[in-house]
Parts: sequence; structure tokens; C-alpha cells
Amino acid sequence: MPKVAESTVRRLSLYLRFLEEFEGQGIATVSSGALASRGGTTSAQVRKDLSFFGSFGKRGLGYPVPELADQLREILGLKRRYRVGMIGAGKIGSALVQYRGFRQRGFDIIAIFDSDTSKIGRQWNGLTICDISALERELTKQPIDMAVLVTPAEAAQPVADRLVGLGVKAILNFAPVQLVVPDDVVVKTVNLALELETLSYALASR
Amino acid sequence: MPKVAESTVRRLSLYLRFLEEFEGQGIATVSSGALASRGGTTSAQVRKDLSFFGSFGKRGLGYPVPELADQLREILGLKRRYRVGMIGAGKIGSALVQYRGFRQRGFDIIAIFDSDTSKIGRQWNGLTICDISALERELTKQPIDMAVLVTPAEAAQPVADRLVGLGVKAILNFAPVQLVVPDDVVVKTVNLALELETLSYALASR
DNA sequence: GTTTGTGAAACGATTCACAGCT
DNA sequence: AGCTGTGAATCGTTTCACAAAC
Repeated sequence: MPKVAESTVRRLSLYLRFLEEFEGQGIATVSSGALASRGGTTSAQVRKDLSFFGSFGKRGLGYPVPELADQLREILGLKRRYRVGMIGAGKIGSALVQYRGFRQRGFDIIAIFDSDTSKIGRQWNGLTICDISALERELTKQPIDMAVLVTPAEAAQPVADRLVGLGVKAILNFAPVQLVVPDDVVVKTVNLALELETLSYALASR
Repeated sequence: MPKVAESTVRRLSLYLRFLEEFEGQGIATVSSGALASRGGTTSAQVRKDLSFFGSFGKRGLGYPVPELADQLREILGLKRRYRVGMIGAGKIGSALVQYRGFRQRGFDIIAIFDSDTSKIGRQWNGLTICDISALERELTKQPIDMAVLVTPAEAAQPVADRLVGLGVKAILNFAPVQLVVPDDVVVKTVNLALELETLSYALASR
């Protein structure tokens, strides 16, 4: 596997979405320029991104839409489904559990945990919210591929440690903290207040 | 104003958070190394980031915590509060409206819009959900500094166009589309499914 | 002795430009 | 003629390393 920049991976995900749209419209081939204009980048960037993984196009013609989509699914590891655990049953957790985009893209939430006794035992989208103290028991019975962390800031690192101990290798973290994990665990942190602050900076710096 | 990379701005936001923690603990000065270890970067990176905006430290000593925090608030445009409009009253919108982190950091949601008649007129956190068709009327009465877009994909671009027409210069977009806006409008897109796909790639590429 | 501030060096990503295939 | 694939050039960011300040 070539090592590529995260920015490249993100663009590949975008290209896949556009290809799926083109596929739905019955378009058979697409040029790097067409993909680029759809995704706010350049044709050279598209070709370079793809070239890290192979030559998927035909010179003079472009790329075959269904085949390229399939290759991108393979590259991105999207030819399988993923079992996802949600840690935290607050407002954001609730929104994410009901968010169709996850299931559509192959991510199935199969367990929800919280420490709040008023929430434990309730049903969300057909799933019973489990006591966080049963994390080890439940995730041993039903292993997960990824965890989505939506706990308060102070709970995030201890829970992350337990997830790592359970062998979880990928965490999507919504808690506004910088998690410390071993090198073989991937963490992607989404910090919503921080996104607003980059907008605030952009408004202020003009 | 110097033009700096977005990555730099994001780190400055993180530094500010750490400084506020240090402030709460009564720590008076902090070295670039201490800030760096807290934020998963290097001392040289911290010093370079700050050096774009001035010299805030004392050689041999470090940086004065409250003063540096204040400077960062000034740089990031966080010495004022922002009026934010939420466009879309779905699951994610609901979570964001109730998310304390926004208000804590100076972002006040002052209006919510939706097109669903079953939602229009309901109260969320003391705010009445308005009909999206009244967007122009309401935002002329009550102007906003930023908009948070949490509409379905197909509604996002038309709504963005209307916001731009109303003079909105900053949009935080949660719809999974690439918005087209004039150069003087800043858009930050958060694509949740895409974040999971970068994790999927990371798991697959090993 | 410690730590900042900053040019210079190293590194990484994007863009250019063109040969080669259809 | 049209478009890909890719080495080379460019551009931007991070890291190094050290003189200057405390």
C-alpha cells in the first residue's frame, strides 16, 4: 500500500461520491477535468491522486465510471460493512445514531453506551442503551471495528483507554480533547467549536 | 493581517484552550514546549505559529498565560460574540442548538429555520422555529454573522445562495455537498460520513 | 542555563508541462 | 484532437539550529 496524504484520501472519498452520482445518471466515462470541477480541484490533482494507486483511465477518453467507483471503494476499504459502537448517548450521539448517511456508507451502529442511569435501558433506533460499565463485557460478545466517542471532555480519555484495551483500532472523537493513543490506533477528532473559530478568524482577518 | 495557513489557525485555537486550562490552574507562564506537548505538536511549531502575529514571550522564561490567551482571542476574533442562524431543524440541528460549547465560545444561535410545517412554530431552547420562506424577512430584522447549514443535500446550495444574497459572509456546512459561493464568503464543510471513510481507509491500508 | 524568535534547510503537496496512448 | 500518466518545477509548511534575551 502506498502511503498517501490524508488530503488525498479525503478527495478520493469525494470523487467516489461524484462517481456514484454520475453512475446514477448513466454516464459511462468521465474525464479528470469533469471530476475536478465537481469537487473544486484541478484535473492534474485528480490524476495525481489516482496515480498513487494505479492507472484507471484511458488516454484520450477518460475514466470508466463504474470501474473507477469500484476501485475507489476497494482503495478506501468500503467493500465491507463496519460495526460501530457509539459511546455516549447525549444530543450529538442521538443525532448520529439516527443519521442515515452512516448506514448508507457502510457503517452500522450496533451498540450504544452511556453512564447516565436515566438513559440506560432505553431504546434508540432499536438498540438498547447499555451501561458503560458493561463496555468490556458487551464488546467482547459483540466486537466493533470502530468507536464514535461523544462523551463529555473529561470522560473521553479514560474511555479511549478502555477501547484501546479492547482492541479497537479506529476512533471518531467528538469530545473537545486531544486523545493519546498508541501508534496503531487511528483517531479522527471533530471539534465543532473549533470549526466556528476558524470562521471567526476568517471574518476577523479582513 | 498576515495570511497564515488554516492549520496554523486551528492550532492557535487549541493553544487558547490549553491556556485557559492553565489559567484556571493559576499557572502564570508557560513554555512553547509545555503548550506543544499538550497539543501534540512541537515547541518549534508553537513558536513559529505565534511568530506570525508578534513576539509574546520572554526568552528564558516562556509566555505569560493570561496575556497570551488574550492575544489569541484578539487574533482569532473571539473578543466579541457572534450571532448565528441555524438553517435546518433536523437531528443534527437539534443537537447543535443544545450544544453548550457554542455559547461558551461566544457563538449565540439566535434563529432557527426549517421548511417542515410540522416543525415550524415549535420552540427549541427558547427559540421559535421559523419558516424558511421567511428567511429574508427574519434575517433583515435580525441580521446574523454566521449560518450553520444542516439541510438535506439538495436544499443546501439554494439556501446558501439566499444567505449570500443576505450578506452572510461565513457558513458552517454540514450538508454533504461542495457549496459554490463568492470569494468573499467563507465556507467550512464538515462531512461526517467522510470522516468515517478516512478511518476506513486507515484500517484497510495496513 | 533556559527559552524565545527566526532565517535556513528539509520535507511534503500541488501545479506544470509534455510524452504517449486512444 | 483529446485526455491520461508522470517526472520536474513550484509552492507551502514544518523542522532545524542557533544567536539573542532573560
